[in-house]
Amino acid sequence: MNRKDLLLSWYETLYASLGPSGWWPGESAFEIAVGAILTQNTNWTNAGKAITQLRLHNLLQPEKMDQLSSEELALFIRPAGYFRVKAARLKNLLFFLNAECNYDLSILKKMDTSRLRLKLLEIKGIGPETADSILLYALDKPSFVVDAYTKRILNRHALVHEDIHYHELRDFFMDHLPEDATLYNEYHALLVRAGKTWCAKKNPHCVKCPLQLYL
DNA sequence: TGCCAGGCCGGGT
DNA sequence: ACCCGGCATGGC
Repeated sequence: MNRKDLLLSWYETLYASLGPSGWWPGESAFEIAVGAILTQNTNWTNAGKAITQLRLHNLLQPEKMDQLSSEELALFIRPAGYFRVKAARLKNLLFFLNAECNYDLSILKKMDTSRLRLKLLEIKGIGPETADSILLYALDKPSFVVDAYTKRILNRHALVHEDIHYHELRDFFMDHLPEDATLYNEYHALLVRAGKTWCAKKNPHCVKCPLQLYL
């Protein structure tokens, strides 16, 4: 089987096994971008607690949040961990949003995807995964998100080398899948859920994994 | 109890 | 270019 067909059949298999993920539904683009930073190297339960605190204090609007100092903001997001660095990263994002679109994220949706991606990567604290998460989940743009689970699953199935770089793995998906934000959205979510279910670090054999080996 | 979670940055080699 | 320590909370 070629890579195109394999990636599509994997998608079908994961979807049949796990069902729809429904990631980040019914939320504002800004809230999703904030979540993308808060969940860096952090489980979503903790990031979600920080989001709840922000919502309780009406801070999930960029104009409001930007009125706080980094130190003040940090107090609201403690459950997310790394709260001081993440507060600084949120302020960096807000500085960008103010300068780029006057806090109006709908303007970002009209921008060219690859050009916007480069601008996001210039923000200190936003690396490739966070940038792609914002593009895909907040702005509905077809930018595939790669993460630790993605790499681990493909490596354990002998599809890629263990030390493959982020952009190589991203290209691997984007070169072999149709350019479709809805597909990328669900595919990444399924890979993360599959990783939690069958491909934990301490579970090297993936015994019950429904994906087939590609040798 | 120690290990891990949907990373990223900065400094050293 | 690669490697490593730092950043921090909460759940199991």
